[in-house]
Amino acid sequence: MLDEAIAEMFGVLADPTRIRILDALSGGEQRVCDLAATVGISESAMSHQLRLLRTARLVRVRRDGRHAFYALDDHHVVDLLRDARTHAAEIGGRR
Amino acid sequence: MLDEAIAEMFGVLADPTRIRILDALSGGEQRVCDLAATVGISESAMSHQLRLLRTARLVRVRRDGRHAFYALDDHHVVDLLRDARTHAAEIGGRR
DNA sequence: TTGACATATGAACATATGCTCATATATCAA
DNA sequence: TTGATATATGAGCATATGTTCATATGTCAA
Repeated sequence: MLDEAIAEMFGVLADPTRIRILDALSGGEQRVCDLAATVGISESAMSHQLRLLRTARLVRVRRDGRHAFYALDDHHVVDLLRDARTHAAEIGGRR
Repeated sequence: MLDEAIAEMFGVLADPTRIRILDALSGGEQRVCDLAATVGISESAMSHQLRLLRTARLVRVRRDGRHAFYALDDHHVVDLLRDARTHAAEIGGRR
């Protein structure tokens, strides 16, 4: 049962666009339109992606007027990304 | 560029069957047929899954006669799974 | 050598995923 | 209120994914 939840969370992380979004947010919170520009996708696509990340509790929102500021949800996200990067780098090095 | 590799690795982890396989292997190496029985999928499906895990360097093989013993590749895999489990458990708890 | 067993792989099919486009909702400025 | 801006969401489409079935390869025992 928990395996299903874990796989689902990895599924949310299994997209280069979303990894770029999380990378961008590792520097601090950002608005949707700025994120879209940084990552290089449409604001619509960004909104869809952020919903997935929000549902998975990988990011959280803070609303202010007509803006929505997104940030990484907690330290686990940072840890996961760091470990993944380390592993990916080692694989790359070994190949 | 590395984002692509990271997303790809997460993609390999983004399946409950493969999470169960890795769980099973956390207790030590196992043969393909035993893994198939433990996880509850056909040996053919298991072979396909193991190839993905092998390509992603999440598991490694040791061949002995007509058997193939699979094991977790290194400690990063263990770390990733532990962090993911922790996060998933917290999400579950918060919901 | 034959037959059985263990594993690997290709093809095909059903479902899931990520994008675009259109549209909805909400806030602010004039 | 009106128009502009910021964000969210539903539908539809093209591609990716995980399984099964059939078959191939390789090892061992008789």
